[in-house]
Amino acid sequence: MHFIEVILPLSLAKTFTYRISEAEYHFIKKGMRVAVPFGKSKIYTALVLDVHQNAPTLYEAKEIHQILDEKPIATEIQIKHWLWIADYYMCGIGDVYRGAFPSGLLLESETIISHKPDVTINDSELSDDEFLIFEALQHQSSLKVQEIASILNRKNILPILQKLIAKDIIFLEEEIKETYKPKLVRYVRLHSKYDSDNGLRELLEVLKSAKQKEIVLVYFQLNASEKKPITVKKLIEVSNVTSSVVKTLIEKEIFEEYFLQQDRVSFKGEKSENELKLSEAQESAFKEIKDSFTQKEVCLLHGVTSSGKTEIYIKLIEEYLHTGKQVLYLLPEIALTTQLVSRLRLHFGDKVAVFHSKYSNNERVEVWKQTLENSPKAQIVIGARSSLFLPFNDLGLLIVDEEHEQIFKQTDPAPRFHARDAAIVLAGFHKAKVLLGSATPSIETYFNTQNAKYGLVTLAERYKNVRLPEVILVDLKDKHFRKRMKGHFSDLLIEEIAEALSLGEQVILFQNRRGYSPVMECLRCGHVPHCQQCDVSLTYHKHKNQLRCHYCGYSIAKPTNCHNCSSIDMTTKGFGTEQIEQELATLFPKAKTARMDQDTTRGKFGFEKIIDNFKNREIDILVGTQMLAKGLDFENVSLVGIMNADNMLHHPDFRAFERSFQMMTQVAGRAGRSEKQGKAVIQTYNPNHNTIQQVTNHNYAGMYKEQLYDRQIYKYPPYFRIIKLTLKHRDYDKLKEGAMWMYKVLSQNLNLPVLGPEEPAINRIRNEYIRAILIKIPQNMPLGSTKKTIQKMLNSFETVAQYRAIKLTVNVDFY
DNA sequence: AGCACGCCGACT
DNA sequence: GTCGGCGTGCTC
Repeated sequence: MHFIEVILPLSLAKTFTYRISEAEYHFIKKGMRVAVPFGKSKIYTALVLDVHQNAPTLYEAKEIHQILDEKPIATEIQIKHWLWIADYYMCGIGDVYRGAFPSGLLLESETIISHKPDVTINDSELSDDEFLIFEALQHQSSLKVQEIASILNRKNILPILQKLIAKDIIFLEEEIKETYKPKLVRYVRLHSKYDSDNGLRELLEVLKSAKQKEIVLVYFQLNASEKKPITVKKLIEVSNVTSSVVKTLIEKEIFEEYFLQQDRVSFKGEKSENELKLSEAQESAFKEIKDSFTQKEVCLLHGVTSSGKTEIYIKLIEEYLHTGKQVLYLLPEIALTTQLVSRLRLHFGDKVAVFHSKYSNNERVEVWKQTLENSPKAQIVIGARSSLFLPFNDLGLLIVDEEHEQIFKQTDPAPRFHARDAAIVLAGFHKAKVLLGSATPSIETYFNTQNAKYGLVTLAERYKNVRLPEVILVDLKDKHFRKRMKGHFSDLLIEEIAEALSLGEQVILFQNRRGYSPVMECLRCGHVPHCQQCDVSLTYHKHKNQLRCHYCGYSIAKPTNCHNCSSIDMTTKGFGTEQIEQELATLFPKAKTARMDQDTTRGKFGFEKIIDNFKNREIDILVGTQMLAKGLDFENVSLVGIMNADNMLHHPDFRAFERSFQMMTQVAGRAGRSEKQGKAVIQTYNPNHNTIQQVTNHNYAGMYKEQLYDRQIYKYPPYFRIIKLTLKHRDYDKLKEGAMWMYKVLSQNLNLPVLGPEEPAINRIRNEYIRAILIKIPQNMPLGSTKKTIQKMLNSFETVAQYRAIKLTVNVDFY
């Protein structure tokens, strides 16, 4: 008896055993995909973890449906890495598998409904719904479950199908669809019977039609000049005839058509031969990094904004390419890839592959296969965090750019992994090196350089000796008191903007909130419109004249009078990007302004469009949210305005100060790229706040020291690891009880600080109430056994019938 | 995650 | 009485 151990792309922690034949036993390898039946009817794509001969004792193993690969499609290191992720981040291996594989490689079966041939029925035997299905099948030989559901306009159609099966009218089949389709390009060649020296002459005698003669002549010309296969497309283009002529010739057996597979993602363009020249500072940083790599696996490059970190990355990649190893370049966000990809392709040509979730399924499958085959086309992979799951087989270097970005941590769905940390583990498996880069490193990473775990290389000066921006603080309290405000702009900010505009320079304004205003309020009764499903006030979007919930997307038209007291005296409180943009229109009517936030960057190229327009100086003032803080390079920006620094500082989160520092420093860093020193105006009610002072003085070390002290006192990372449990349920009291039960069990069994169960600031989203429990684990305590205990407690929570319905998620290293 | 089974409320 | 809701358990 022969068996395989597989994982399924479902949120299940277990592996499953299937039976295979002896021949299959010799063929199947770890890392291949097999289609297996699971449950009553479904067929899933499983991944083979092991091939063995140990029959399960408690159940009869099912047979597999079919083998999907000729050779492994996932590597052993990759699977090892997945197992580490599942273990460390406390999720099922199925979650990792599902998150890692491009859906184009995960086939799933679909139920197909067909009618039995030659069935005669009389209508009275059928219910209305049954008859509708029967009738639909008269027109179409087969239907999908989805289609029937929409014909009947109801969800639960299976009982009806069952009745029809019982009446012997229909039958069901499971169809597995291969979703990946290679892109085929149509080529033509001369039919073999004319494949001689006299071919052309013979042909021209046979052919009567002028168009046909023409196309044959073009074919011979192309064949002679290009010496490579000729595509139908090219032939049509050059000969200027329609495809029907080609078709006729193929039918006449003069041409033969054939297809070749082509890569969808291919780079066409010139590679620049210019050798990269590093500045002196860059050159020495580069040497220091290489030096550090001889001692340590991980190195942090701490380079101030626009110190030219990318050039150093490129130089480093160059070195690794010579060794033939693969390089992975992780970026926090896809929006950033376009700029970088074109820069890298200038140096490395078609050796650069890109991978992220906005790529189509087929494109992702192709990059997957290229990486697996160690193809030169994927020697350098640039991608967002999901590219960490690609089947690398010989990684030499991993670069994590903008290492401090919180988006590297996936929050939903599982696996809730941190790409930077998972990258370091992956590098360990490959014996590869990791370079982390940031102008504002995360406290944890910097801590690791201070305790000598990671190397540290500092680039303190900006590229081409541009000076860091001058930060000017504006005390909003004082400005309001002295009536120096116009809307949300202080007189000083207005002056600075005016000056920049008059010099033809560009301005960036930062307000970390979208919409017009986050709160609407009735002046008579104080009523504030709230979301029906969430515990938040609705944000007013003036442009669409509606109130919208930023958590669930619920929206209503802007009310003309208060829903509570019918008063028409409604006002807004607080402000967002939309309001800033509107105020700009009155303050600077001649300036061209644009807004960059989630609302304006929807659509595939929304982001790029705005960035391009700004780069081309078609926009004078760009208003935006935190999107602006991501390492974007603008040549002509001399002024950055931070409209209100305070709402960031007052976030109820242990990272609020660290993040505020990072965000303000990064946004300010967009200013002053040319010879001139840029300016950053920060408007705040707390100009003396330590964090604001640290931003003003470009004092990263001060921020680090202060935050580190706080982290130690209040038991936070890097001194303590945090595991956050989130519990959700529609019933407030049930949730409260369940959370309390969980809290008690945990604190009794763990002998660790357990916090909670607290109600988060927003305690209801999409009609579900939320509670959170934090577990703090000292850095020096063994993590494995603690997690095991926690897992046990989670399991016992599941066995309590009254709490089982409460949804519980675990977030390890919660950010 | 699906999907079936089983128990309970709402309408013909 | 039946239909359909959702809570519960299981999948190799």
